[in-house]
Amino acid sequence: MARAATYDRNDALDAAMRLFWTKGYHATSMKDLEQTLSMRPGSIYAAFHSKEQLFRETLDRYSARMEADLTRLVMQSPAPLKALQSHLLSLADLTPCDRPSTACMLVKSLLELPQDGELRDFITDHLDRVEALIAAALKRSAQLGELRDSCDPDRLARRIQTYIFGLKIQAQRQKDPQRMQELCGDLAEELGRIGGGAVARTT
Amino acid sequence: MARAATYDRNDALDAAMRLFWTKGYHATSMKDLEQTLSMRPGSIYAAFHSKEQLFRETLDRYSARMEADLTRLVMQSPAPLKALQSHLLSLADLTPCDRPSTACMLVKSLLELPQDGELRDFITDHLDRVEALIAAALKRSAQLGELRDSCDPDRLARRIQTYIFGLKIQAQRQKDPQRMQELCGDLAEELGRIGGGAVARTT
DNA sequence: AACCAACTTGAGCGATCACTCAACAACTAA
DNA sequence: TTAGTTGTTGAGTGATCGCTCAAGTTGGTT
Repeated sequence: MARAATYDRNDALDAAMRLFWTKGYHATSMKDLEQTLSMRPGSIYAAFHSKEQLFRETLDRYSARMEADLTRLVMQSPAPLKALQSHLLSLADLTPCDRPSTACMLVKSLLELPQDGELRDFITDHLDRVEALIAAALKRSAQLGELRDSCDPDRLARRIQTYIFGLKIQAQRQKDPQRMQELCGDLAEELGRIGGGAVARTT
Repeated sequence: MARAATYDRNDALDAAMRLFWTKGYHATSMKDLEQTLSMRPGSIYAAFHSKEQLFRETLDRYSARMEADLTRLVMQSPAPLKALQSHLLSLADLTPCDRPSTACMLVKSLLELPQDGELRDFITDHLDRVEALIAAALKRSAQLGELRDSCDPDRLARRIQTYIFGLKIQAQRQKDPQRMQELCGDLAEELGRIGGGAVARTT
């Protein structure tokens, strides 16, 4: 067995994820990681092989949590469409306090990385899975009779994801919380109008 | 008068803009710029002072053109709302061929740069101006009787900008052009439903 | 106690980063 | 022609980049 590792892999990955999430891949240096993880370069490379490999693991971690959160929110709800609506509404309350960035780490990375790289496919695959997850929730919503019959779940899922992308970017620049709430309310209401019957206005 | 500069400032700024737009600020090195601008480091620094200063000038250039395009599209149209709808539709045809990136350079930069930096404010100011431009177009639309009276132009402008943000990100990852057209069509149609009377489906 | 395997350490690798500056080149005005 | 001014050049600055590896530390096994 010999000597045991002094660091906790979960903690280290969490810290690295937060760092990459906030600063982005290029702007995060090994020096930054050494400080944040409280690990020396040798240990980092023994544990994670390379900066890029570590980055991939944090991306995996991020989207795994994202998918888990979304699943919990939406796949266990008796009204998936309503759950998605309230998710859109909740985007108004994103604060830089409880999370490293109001932006989606996958989108940030997508925009930062070169268009032809292999890492890019890695990210788009994750985004595809999130889209598929939303689509699955909408199909369940259709089975439950919540969703209008004429509604194509896959198509609506892409649309919802587009709303989320846009809202999370607006959250990066909007200083006025009320306007942000209006905006999220507008899109949540819109979602109700598209997918369901008459849904009460939330703002 | 002495010696005249051998480079064209406009050409140089254009080339630098394309480079920053595609690769992002951090991933663009002075070596890259030297090659693309066909200038030696000394000339670049004599002309633009620093990498960051050059970046700012390219950001100015980008948003000036963006605002000019938007103005031409929307402020000269007899039906600004319809013009905005067709603008949303046109986002389906964004190809990486004619432009460096399908993403908005301002949004890319917004996500890449640190949240507390001064460059950040520089970018959000530009985005504010674009939002104001859309709002102005909608106010004109209201005057022309095109826009539903109950519609708040400022609020709708934010919503349209959110759609554009989302769509341009989707354009980064969507490979299927038909799905992208569906998506843009959905949002364009929605814009008509919100702002105007009954507007024919475009897809 | 002796040994070994696993892990940590940090000095330091070559490469690249943004950037400088003294020497040189080109043009105008005197 | 000459002096003066401005632009160009590219070798080279110190700093930092991602990363390596020999030496040292730790703890279980024999």
